[in-house]
Amino acid sequence: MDAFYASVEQVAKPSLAGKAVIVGGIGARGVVATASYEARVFGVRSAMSIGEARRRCPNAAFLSPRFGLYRQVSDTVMELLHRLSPLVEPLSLDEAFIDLEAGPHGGALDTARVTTIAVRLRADIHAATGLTCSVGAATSKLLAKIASEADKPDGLCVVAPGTERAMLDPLPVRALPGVGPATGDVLRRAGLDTVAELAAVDESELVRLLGQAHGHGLHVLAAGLDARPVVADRDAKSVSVEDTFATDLVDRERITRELDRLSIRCVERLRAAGRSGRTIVLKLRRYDFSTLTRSETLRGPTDDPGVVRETIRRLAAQVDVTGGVRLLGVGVSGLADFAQQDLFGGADAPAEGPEEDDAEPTGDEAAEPTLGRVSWSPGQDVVHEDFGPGWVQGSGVGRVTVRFEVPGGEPGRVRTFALADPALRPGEPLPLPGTGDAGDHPSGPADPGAPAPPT
DNA sequence: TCTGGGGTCCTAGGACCC
DNA sequence: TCTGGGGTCCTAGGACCC
Repeated sequence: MDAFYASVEQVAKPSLAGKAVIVGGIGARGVVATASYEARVFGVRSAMSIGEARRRCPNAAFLSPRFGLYRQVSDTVMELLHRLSPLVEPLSLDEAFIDLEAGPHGGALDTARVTTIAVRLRADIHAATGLTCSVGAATSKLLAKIASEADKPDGLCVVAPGTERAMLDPLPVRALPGVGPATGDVLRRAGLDTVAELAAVDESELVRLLGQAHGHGLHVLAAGLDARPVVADRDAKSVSVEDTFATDLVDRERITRELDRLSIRCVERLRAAGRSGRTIVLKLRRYDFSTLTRSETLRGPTDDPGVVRETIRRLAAQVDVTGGVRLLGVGVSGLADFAQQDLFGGADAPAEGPEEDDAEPTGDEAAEPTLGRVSWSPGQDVVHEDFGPGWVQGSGVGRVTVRFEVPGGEPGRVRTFALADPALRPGEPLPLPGTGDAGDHPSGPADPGAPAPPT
Protein backbone atom coordinates (compact mmCIF):
# COMPACT_ATOMS: atom_id res chain seq x y z
CA MET A 1 0.00 0.00 0.00
CA ASP A 2 1.19 3.53 -0.72
CA ALA A 3 2.01 5.65 2.37
CA PHE A 4 -0.42 3.37 4.14
CA TYR A 5 -1.21 5.00 7.51
CA ALA A 6 -1.24 8.50 6.02
CA SER A 7 -3.43 7.41 3.11
CA VAL A 8 -5.93 5.74 5.42
CA GLU A 9 -6.18 9.00 7.37
CA GLN A 10 -6.68 10.97 4.16
CA VAL A 11 -9.55 8.70 3.15
CA ALA A 12 -11.05 8.81 6.65
CA LYS A 13 -10.70 12.59 6.90
CA PRO A 14 -11.79 14.14 3.60
CA SER A 15 -10.38 17.55 4.52
CA LEU A 16 -6.90 16.00 4.44
CA ALA A 17 -7.16 14.69 0.88
CA GLY A 18 -4.28 16.10 -1.13
CA LYS A 19 -2.67 17.62 1.97
CA ALA A 20 0.54 16.89 3.81
CA VAL A 21 -0.23 14.30 6.49
CA ILE A 22 2.27 12.93 8.98
CA VAL A 23 1.38 9.98 11.20
CA GLY A 24 3.62 9.21 14.12
CA GLY A 25 4.37 9.62 17.79
CA ILE A 26 3.25 13.12 18.61
CA GLY A 27 5.06 13.42 21.93
CA ALA A 28 8.40 15.11 22.55
CA ARG A 29 10.23 11.99 21.47
CA GLY A 30 8.04 10.89 18.60
CA VAL A 31 9.17 9.85 15.14
CA VAL A 32 7.42 9.74 11.78
CA ALA A 33 5.75 6.42 11.01
CA THR A 34 4.37 7.44 7.61
CA ALA A 35 4.35 10.70 5.68
CA SER A 36 1.93 11.28 2.81
CA TYR A 37 3.50 11.98 -0.56
CA GLU A 38 2.55 15.62 -0.19
CA ALA A 39 4.70 15.76 2.96
CA ARG A 40 7.56 13.84 1.37
CA VAL A 41 7.99 16.71 -1.06
CA PHE A 42 9.33 18.67 1.91
CA GLY A 43 11.84 15.98 2.74
CA VAL A 44 9.85 14.33 5.52
CA ARG A 45 10.75 10.64 5.83
CA SER A 46 9.83 7.64 7.96
CA ALA A 47 11.82 7.37 11.22
CA MET A 48 12.62 11.09 11.20
CA SER A 49 12.04 12.80 14.56
CA ILE A 50 8.75 14.67 14.75
CA GLY A 51 10.67 17.82 15.60
CA GLU A 52 12.60 17.62 12.37
CA ALA A 53 9.39 16.88 10.45
CA ARG A 54 7.73 19.98 11.95
CA ARG A 55 10.68 22.07 10.94
CA ARG A 56 10.48 20.83 7.37
CA CYS A 57 6.74 20.81 6.98
CA PRO A 58 5.12 22.99 9.66
CA ASN A 59 1.73 23.09 7.95
CA ALA A 60 1.24 19.35 7.77
CA ALA A 61 -1.46 17.59 9.79
CA PHE A 62 0.31 15.66 12.57
CA LEU A 63 -1.72 12.63 13.66
CA SER A 64 -1.33 9.83 16.20
CA PRO A 65 -1.62 6.39 14.63
CA ARG A 66 -4.91 4.46 14.87
CA PHE A 67 -3.68 0.90 14.55
CA GLY A 68 -7.08 -0.68 15.04
CA LEU A 69 -8.34 1.06 11.93
CA TYR A 70 -5.24 0.23 9.92
CA ARG A 71 -5.62 -3.40 10.91
CA GLN A 72 -9.22 -3.44 9.67
CA VAL A 73 -8.25 -1.96 6.33
CA SER A 74 -5.35 -4.41 6.13
CA ASP A 75 -7.72 -7.34 6.70
CA THR A 76 -9.91 -6.14 3.84
CA VAL A 77 -6.93 -5.96 1.50
CA MET A 78 -5.50 -9.31 2.57
CA GLU A 79 -8.87 -10.90 1.92
CA LEU A 80 -8.75 -9.67 -1.65
CA LEU A 81 -5.27 -11.13 -2.00
CA HIS A 82 -6.52 -14.50 -0.77
CA ARG A 83 -8.87 -14.67 -3.74
CA LEU A 84 -5.79 -14.89 -5.94
CA SER A 85 -4.03 -17.64 -4.03
CA PRO A 86 -3.99 -19.49 -0.70
CA LEU A 87 -0.29 -18.60 -0.51
CA VAL A 88 -0.30 -15.06 0.87
CA GLU A 89 2.65 -14.06 3.04
CA PRO A 90 2.07 -10.76 4.85
CA LEU A 91 5.24 -8.81 5.68
CA SER A 92 3.40 -6.15 7.65
CA LEU A 93 -0.04 -4.56 7.72
CA ASP A 94 0.51 -3.06 4.28
CA GLU A 95 2.61 -5.50 2.28
CA ALA A 96 2.43 -9.14 1.23
CA PHE A 97 3.84 -11.68 -1.20
CA ILE A 98 1.38 -13.74 -3.24
CA ASP A 99 2.28 -16.96 -5.07
CA LEU A 100 -0.01 -16.74 -8.08
CA GLU A 101 1.02 -20.16 -9.34
CA ALA A 102 -0.57 -21.76 -6.28
CA GLY A 103 -3.91 -20.10 -7.04
CA PRO A 104 -6.79 -20.46 -9.48
CA HIS A 105 -4.89 -18.51 -12.15
CA GLY A 106 -1.85 -20.71 -11.69
CA GLY A 107 -2.16 -22.46 -15.01
CA ALA A 108 -1.31 -19.89 -17.66
CA LEU A 109 0.69 -17.06 -16.26
CA ASP A 110 2.22 -15.12 -19.09
CA THR A 111 3.02 -11.45 -18.78
CA ALA A 112 -0.27 -10.32 -20.29
CA ARG A 113 -2.29 -12.53 -17.94
CA VAL A 114 -0.39 -11.34 -14.87
CA THR A 115 -0.90 -7.75 -15.93
CA THR A 116 -4.63 -8.30 -16.24
CA ILE A 117 -4.78 -9.88 -12.79
CA ALA A 118 -2.79 -7.03 -11.24
CA VAL A 119 -4.90 -4.34 -12.88
CA ARG A 120 -8.06 -5.94 -11.57
CA LEU A 121 -6.57 -6.41 -8.09
CA ARG A 122 -5.62 -2.75 -7.86
CA ALA A 123 -9.09 -1.72 -8.96
CA ASP A 124 -10.67 -4.06 -6.38
CA ILE A 125 -8.47 -2.70 -3.60
CA HIS A 126 -9.29 0.87 -4.57
CA ALA A 127 -12.99 0.10 -4.71
CA ALA A 128 -12.96 -1.59 -1.32
CA THR A 129 -10.77 0.91 0.55
CA GLY A 130 -10.30 4.07 -1.51
CA LEU A 131 -6.56 3.45 -1.34
CA THR A 132 -3.89 3.01 -3.98
CA CYS A 133 -1.21 0.37 -3.91
CA SER A 134 1.79 -0.65 -5.96
CA VAL A 135 2.13 -4.11 -7.45
CA GLY A 136 5.28 -5.82 -8.61
CA ALA A 137 5.14 -9.16 -10.38
CA ALA A 138 8.08 -11.38 -11.24
CA THR A 139 9.47 -14.88 -11.12
CA SER A 140 10.94 -14.44 -7.63
CA LYS A 141 10.31 -12.62 -4.38
CA LEU A 142 13.40 -10.48 -4.90
CA LEU A 143 12.33 -9.17 -8.28
CA ALA A 144 8.69 -8.80 -7.29
CA LYS A 145 9.69 -6.68 -4.33
CA ILE A 146 11.99 -4.51 -6.40
CA ALA A 147 9.34 -4.19 -9.10
CA SER A 148 6.75 -3.12 -6.52
CA GLU A 149 9.01 -0.23 -5.56
CA ALA A 150 9.98 0.70 -9.10
CA ASP A 151 6.75 2.50 -9.92
CA LYS A 152 5.55 3.77 -6.55
CA PRO A 153 3.06 5.23 -5.82
CA ASP A 154 0.08 3.76 -7.61
CA GLY A 155 2.42 1.62 -9.68
CA LEU A 156 2.34 -1.59 -11.63
CA CYS A 157 5.49 -3.30 -12.83
CA VAL A 158 5.63 -6.76 -14.35
CA VAL A 159 9.13 -8.11 -14.90
CA ALA A 160 9.10 -10.33 -17.97
CA PRO A 161 11.00 -13.58 -17.51
CA GLY A 162 14.49 -13.17 -18.92
CA THR A 163 14.72 -9.46 -18.14
CA GLU A 164 15.65 -9.90 -14.48
CA ARG A 165 19.34 -9.11 -14.91
CA ALA A 166 18.63 -5.94 -16.82
CA MET A 167 16.38 -4.82 -13.97
CA LEU A 168 18.90 -5.65 -11.24
CA ASP A 169 22.24 -4.60 -12.71
CA PRO A 170 21.99 -0.79 -12.49
CA LEU A 171 20.44 -0.71 -9.00
CA PRO A 172 22.47 0.54 -6.03
CA VAL A 173 23.32 -2.25 -3.58
CA ARG A 174 21.09 -0.57 -1.02
CA ALA A 175 18.09 -1.57 -3.14
CA LEU A 176 18.60 -5.22 -2.18
CA PRO A 177 16.57 -6.33 0.82
CA GLY A 178 18.98 -6.98 3.67
CA VAL A 179 21.44 -4.26 2.68
CA GLY A 180 21.03 -1.50 5.24
CA PRO A 181 23.32 1.31 6.36
CA ALA A 182 26.02 -0.93 7.87
CA THR A 183 26.22 -3.43 5.03
CA GLY A 184 25.98 -0.58 2.53
CA ASP A 185 29.04 1.05 4.09
CA VAL A 186 31.05 -2.17 4.04
CA LEU A 187 30.24 -2.69 0.38
CA ARG A 188 30.93 0.90 -0.58
CA ARG A 189 34.33 0.79 1.10
CA ALA A 190 35.03 -2.31 -0.97
CA GLY A 191 34.18 -0.35 -4.09
CA LEU A 192 30.88 -2.10 -4.69
CA ASP A 193 28.13 0.35 -5.54
CA THR A 194 25.79 -1.44 -7.93
CA VAL A 195 24.20 -4.85 -8.03
CA ALA A 196 26.14 -5.58 -11.24
CA GLU A 197 29.40 -5.00 -9.38
CA LEU A 198 28.19 -7.13 -6.51
CA ALA A 199 27.25 -9.94 -8.87
CA ALA A 200 30.76 -9.94 -10.34
CA VAL A 201 32.43 -10.58 -6.97
CA ASP A 202 33.38 -14.04 -5.71
CA GLU A 203 31.16 -15.48 -3.04
CA SER A 204 34.21 -16.10 -0.85
CA GLU A 205 34.98 -12.37 -0.97
CA LEU A 206 31.46 -11.45 0.16
CA VAL A 207 31.63 -14.02 2.95
CA ARG A 208 34.93 -12.50 4.08
CA LEU A 209 33.35 -9.03 4.15
CA LEU A 210 29.95 -9.87 5.63
CA GLY A 211 30.08 -13.27 7.29
CA GLN A 212 28.78 -16.63 6.19
CA ALA A 213 25.02 -16.21 6.07
CA HIS A 214 24.86 -12.65 4.85
CA GLY A 215 27.70 -13.06 2.36
CA HIS A 216 26.23 -16.17 0.85
CA GLY A 217 22.71 -14.74 0.84
CA LEU A 218 23.78 -11.57 -0.92
CA HIS A 219 25.83 -13.46 -3.48
CA VAL A 220 22.76 -15.48 -4.37
CA LEU A 221 20.46 -12.44 -4.50
CA ALA A 222 22.88 -10.36 -6.59
CA ALA A 223 23.00 -13.19 -9.10
CA GLY A 224 19.24 -12.97 -9.30
CA LEU A 225 18.88 -16.51 -8.00
CA ASP A 226 16.11 -16.36 -5.45
CA ALA A 227 14.18 -19.56 -4.85
CA ARG A 228 12.62 -18.58 -1.54
CA PRO A 229 9.03 -19.86 -1.40
CA VAL A 230 6.05 -17.78 -0.39
CA VAL A 231 5.14 -19.03 3.08
CA ALA A 232 1.68 -18.42 4.51
CA ASP A 233 0.53 -18.89 8.10
CA ARG A 234 3.78 -18.07 9.84
CA ASP A 235 3.47 -18.23 13.64
CA ALA A 236 4.98 -15.34 15.59
CA LYS A 237 8.23 -16.21 17.38
CA SER A 238 8.12 -13.51 20.01
CA VAL A 239 5.82 -10.94 21.56
CA SER A 240 7.04 -7.69 23.05
CA VAL A 241 5.93 -4.26 24.22
CA GLU A 242 7.98 -1.19 24.93
CA ASP A 243 7.53 2.43 25.93
CA THR A 244 9.72 5.47 25.46
CA PHE A 245 9.09 8.01 28.20
CA ALA A 246 8.66 11.72 27.66
CA THR A 247 11.39 12.33 30.21
CA ASP A 248 13.98 9.88 31.48
CA LEU A 249 13.05 7.79 34.51
CA VAL A 250 15.50 8.04 37.40
CA ASP A 251 13.49 6.61 40.26
CA ARG A 252 13.85 2.85 40.85
CA GLU A 253 10.33 2.53 42.18
CA ARG A 254 8.88 4.25 39.16
CA ILE A 255 10.92 1.97 36.89
CA THR A 256 9.56 -1.07 38.69
CA ARG A 257 6.01 0.24 38.35
CA GLU A 258 6.40 0.81 34.64
CA LEU A 259 7.92 -2.64 34.17
CA ASP A 260 4.98 -4.21 36.03
CA ARG A 261 2.61 -2.44 33.64
CA LEU A 262 4.56 -3.53 30.59
CA SER A 263 4.65 -7.12 31.86
CA ILE A 264 0.87 -7.16 32.08
CA ARG A 265 0.45 -5.62 28.63
CA CYS A 266 2.85 -8.14 27.17
CA VAL A 267 1.04 -11.08 28.73
CA GLU A 268 -2.31 -9.76 27.49
CA ARG A 269 -0.99 -9.79 23.95
CA LEU A 270 0.55 -13.22 24.48
CA ARG A 271 -2.72 -14.67 25.76
CA ALA A 272 -4.76 -13.02 23.05
CA ALA A 273 -2.60 -14.91 20.57
CA GLY A 274 -3.17 -18.15 22.48
CA ARG A 275 0.53 -18.58 23.16
CA SER A 276 2.92 -18.91 26.06
CA GLY A 277 6.67 -18.55 26.19
CA ARG A 278 9.80 -19.75 27.98
CA THR A 279 12.20 -16.82 27.65
CA ILE A 280 11.48 -13.49 29.34
CA VAL A 281 13.37 -10.48 28.00
CA LEU A 282 13.96 -7.10 29.64
CA LYS A 283 14.99 -4.25 27.36
CA LEU A 284 16.34 -0.98 28.62
CA ARG A 285 17.61 2.13 26.85
CA ARG A 286 19.59 4.61 28.92
CA TYR A 287 19.69 8.39 28.78
CA ASP A 288 22.61 8.18 26.33
CA PHE A 289 20.72 5.80 24.00
CA SER A 290 22.89 2.83 24.93
CA THR A 291 20.59 -0.19 24.86
CA LEU A 292 20.83 -3.50 26.64
CA THR A 293 18.75 -6.63 27.01
CA ARG A 294 18.72 -9.17 29.82
CA SER A 295 16.87 -12.44 29.52
CA GLU A 296 16.01 -15.52 31.54
CA THR A 297 14.77 -18.82 30.22
CA LEU A 298 12.30 -20.66 32.43
CA ARG A 299 11.96 -24.38 32.66
CA GLY A 300 8.62 -24.34 30.90
CA PRO A 301 6.48 -21.90 28.93
CA THR A 302 4.32 -19.47 30.87
CA ASP A 303 1.59 -16.93 30.24
CA ASP A 304 1.26 -16.06 33.91
CA PRO A 305 1.52 -12.31 34.50
CA GLY A 306 2.94 -12.90 37.97
CA VAL A 307 5.73 -15.10 36.68
CA VAL A 308 6.62 -12.63 33.95
CA ARG A 309 6.51 -9.68 36.34
CA GLU A 310 8.74 -11.33 38.94
CA THR A 311 11.22 -12.48 36.30
CA ILE A 312 11.40 -8.97 34.87
CA ARG A 313 11.91 -7.50 38.34
CA ARG A 314 14.74 -9.96 38.95
CA LEU A 315 16.41 -9.00 35.69
CA ALA A 316 15.92 -5.28 36.30
CA ALA A 317 17.57 -5.50 39.71
CA GLN A 318 20.81 -6.49 37.98
CA VAL A 319 21.18 -3.43 35.74
CA ASP A 320 22.61 -0.03 36.52
CA VAL A 321 20.16 2.78 35.81
CA THR A 322 22.36 5.67 36.88
CA GLY A 323 21.74 8.70 34.72
CA GLY A 324 18.21 7.72 33.78
CA VAL A 325 16.26 5.45 31.49
CA ARG A 326 14.42 6.59 28.35
CA LEU A 327 12.89 3.28 27.27
CA LEU A 328 11.73 0.10 28.96
CA GLY A 329 10.52 -3.05 27.23
CA VAL A 330 9.24 -6.51 28.13
CA GLY A 331 9.25 -9.43 25.73
CA VAL A 332 8.55 -13.14 25.65
CA SER A 333 10.13 -15.51 23.15
CA GLY A 334 10.55 -19.25 22.81
CA LEU A 335 6.83 -19.39 22.19
CA ALA A 336 4.77 -22.53 22.56
CA ASP A 337 1.10 -23.11 22.05
CA PHE A 338 -0.98 -22.31 25.05
CA ALA A 339 -2.25 -25.85 25.64
CA GLN A 340 1.11 -27.25 26.67
CA GLN A 341 1.51 -24.99 29.60
CA ASP A 342 -1.21 -26.47 31.77
CA LEU A 343 -0.25 -30.00 30.87
CA PHE A 344 3.16 -29.58 32.41
CA GLY A 345 2.28 -27.10 35.08
CA GLY A 346 3.91 -24.10 33.47
CA ALA A 347 7.14 -22.49 34.51
CA ASP A 348 7.39 -24.25 37.84
CA ALA A 349 7.26 -27.71 36.36
CA PRO A 350 10.41 -29.78 36.02
CA ALA A 351 12.02 -29.38 32.63
CA GLU A 352 11.40 -33.02 31.71
CA GLY A 353 9.59 -32.78 28.45
CA PRO A 354 8.86 -35.49 25.93
CA GLU A 355 12.48 -35.21 24.90
CA GLU A 356 14.17 -37.59 22.54
CA ASP A 357 16.29 -40.47 23.68
CA ASP A 358 18.77 -40.36 20.86
CA ALA A 359 17.72 -43.51 19.10
CA GLU A 360 17.61 -41.77 15.73
CA PRO A 361 20.82 -39.82 15.11
CA THR A 362 19.35 -37.41 12.58
CA GLY A 363 16.64 -37.00 10.07
CA ASP A 364 12.92 -36.68 10.32
CA GLU A 365 11.68 -34.36 12.98
CA ALA A 366 8.34 -36.04 12.54
CA ALA A 367 5.21 -34.26 13.59
CA GLU A 368 4.80 -34.80 17.29
CA PRO A 369 1.20 -35.27 18.27
CA THR A 370 1.88 -33.76 21.68
CA LEU A 371 -1.25 -34.46 23.61
CA GLY A 372 -4.02 -33.14 21.46
CA ARG A 373 -1.85 -30.80 19.48
CA VAL A 374 -0.11 -31.45 16.19
CA SER A 375 2.89 -29.58 14.92
CA TRP A 376 4.40 -29.66 11.46
CA SER A 377 7.84 -28.50 10.44
CA PRO A 378 8.60 -26.75 7.16
CA GLY A 379 9.80 -29.14 4.49
CA GLN A 380 8.45 -32.18 6.27
CA ASP A 381 7.11 -35.04 4.15
CA VAL A 382 3.41 -35.75 4.56
CA VAL A 383 0.72 -37.93 3.01
CA HIS A 384 -2.91 -36.90 2.62
CA GLU A 385 -5.66 -39.48 2.25
CA ASP A 386 -7.10 -37.82 -0.84
CA PHE A 387 -4.23 -35.81 -2.29
CA GLY A 388 -1.34 -38.21 -1.72
CA PRO A 389 2.26 -37.30 -0.89
CA GLY A 390 3.48 -33.74 -0.42
CA TRP A 391 5.50 -31.51 1.88
CA VAL A 392 4.77 -28.86 4.46
CA GLN A 393 5.29 -25.41 3.04
CA GLY A 394 4.37 -23.66 6.26
CA SER A 395 2.27 -23.93 9.37
CA GLY A 396 0.88 -21.67 12.04
CA VAL A 397 -2.28 -19.84 13.06
CA GLY A 398 -4.00 -23.22 13.41
CA ARG A 399 -3.35 -24.15 9.79
CA VAL A 400 -0.82 -26.07 7.77
CA THR A 401 -0.10 -25.45 4.09
CA VAL A 402 0.98 -28.43 2.01
CA ARG A 403 2.31 -28.56 -1.53
CA PHE A 404 1.45 -31.81 -3.26
CA GLU A 405 4.27 -32.83 -5.55
CA VAL A 406 6.79 -35.65 -5.84
CA PRO A 407 10.41 -35.91 -6.97
CA GLY A 408 10.61 -35.94 -10.76
CA GLY A 409 7.01 -34.81 -11.17
CA GLU A 410 5.45 -31.54 -12.18
CA PRO A 411 5.49 -28.62 -9.72
CA GLY A 412 2.47 -29.23 -7.52
CA ARG A 413 -0.46 -27.29 -6.14
CA VAL A 414 -0.94 -26.03 -2.63
CA ARG A 415 -3.70 -26.76 -0.16
CA THR A 416 -4.37 -25.61 3.37
CA PHE A 417 -5.65 -27.80 6.24
CA ALA A 418 -6.42 -27.56 9.91
CA LEU A 419 -3.39 -28.49 12.01
CA ALA A 420 -5.12 -31.59 13.34
CA ASP A 421 -6.76 -32.68 10.07
CA PRO A 422 -7.05 -36.44 10.50
CA ALA A 423 -6.55 -37.03 6.77
CA LEU A 424 -3.02 -35.64 7.00
CA ARG A 425 -0.18 -37.83 8.30
CA PRO A 426 3.60 -37.61 8.44
CA GLY A 427 5.20 -39.28 5.42
CA GLU A 428 8.53 -40.72 4.37
CA PRO A 429 11.03 -39.01 2.09
CA LEU A 430 10.49 -40.22 -1.48
CA PRO A 431 13.47 -41.46 -3.50
CA LEU A 432 14.97 -38.97 -5.88
CA PRO A 433 14.52 -39.52 -9.61
CA GLY A 434 17.39 -40.81 -11.74
CA THR A 435 20.20 -43.02 -10.56
CA GLY A 436 21.11 -43.62 -6.97
CA ASP A 437 24.16 -41.42 -7.47
CA ALA A 438 25.16 -39.96 -4.16
CA GLY A 439 25.96 -36.64 -5.30
CA ASP A 440 26.72 -33.72 -7.40
CA HIS A 441 29.97 -32.54 -5.97
CA PRO A 442 30.84 -29.13 -7.30
CA SER A 443 33.45 -29.37 -9.99
CA GLY A 444 36.66 -27.44 -9.73
CA PRO A 445 39.09 -27.14 -6.86
CA ALA A 446 37.57 -26.88 -3.45
CA ASP A 447 38.02 -23.68 -1.53
CA PRO A 448 40.71 -24.42 1.06
CA GLY A 449 39.15 -24.24 4.47
CA ALA A 450 35.65 -24.43 3.11
CA PRO A 451 33.36 -26.88 4.86
CA ALA A 452 32.91 -30.24 3.22
CA PRO A 453 29.85 -30.47 0.99
CA PRO A 454 26.84 -31.88 2.75
CA THR A 455 26.14 -35.52 2.16
C1' DT B 1 11.78 18.87 20.61
C1' DC B 2 17.38 13.85 18.10
C1' DT B 3 16.71 9.27 17.48
C1' DG B 4 9.15 4.73 18.01
C1' DG B 5 7.39 0.16 18.25
C1' DG B 6 7.00 -4.36 16.68
C1' DG B 7 9.27 -7.84 14.71
C1' DT B 8 13.07 -11.37 12.22
C1' DC B 9 17.55 -13.39 11.59
C1' DC B 10 22.56 -13.90 12.50
C1' DT B 11 26.88 -14.14 15.31
C1' DA B 12 29.74 -15.44 19.01
C1' DG B 13 31.11 -17.32 23.32
C1' DG B 14 30.37 -20.45 27.10
C1' DA B 15 28.12 -24.46 29.20
C1' DC B 16 27.13 -28.91 28.48
C1' DC B 17 26.75 -33.50 26.25
C1' DC B 18 28.24 -37.67 23.72
C1' DT C 1 48.54 -38.14 27.55
C1' DC C 2 49.75 -30.80 24.49
C1' DT C 3 44.74 -31.48 25.02
C1' DG C 4 38.77 -33.76 18.84
C1' DG C 5 34.79 -32.95 17.00
C1' DG C 6 30.32 -33.01 16.72
C1' DG C 7 25.98 -31.01 18.43
C1' DT C 8 22.39 -28.11 21.28
C1' DC C 9 20.99 -24.53 24.40
C1' DC C 10 21.43 -20.06 26.48
C1' DT C 11 22.70 -15.18 26.57
C1' DA C 12 23.82 -10.62 24.54
C1' DG C 13 24.23 -7.70 20.90
C1' DG C 14 23.53 -5.94 16.32
C1' DA C 15 21.68 -5.42 11.50
C1' DC C 16 17.68 -4.99 9.18
C1' DC C 17 12.65 -4.43 7.86
C1' DC C 18 8.08 -1.97 7.87
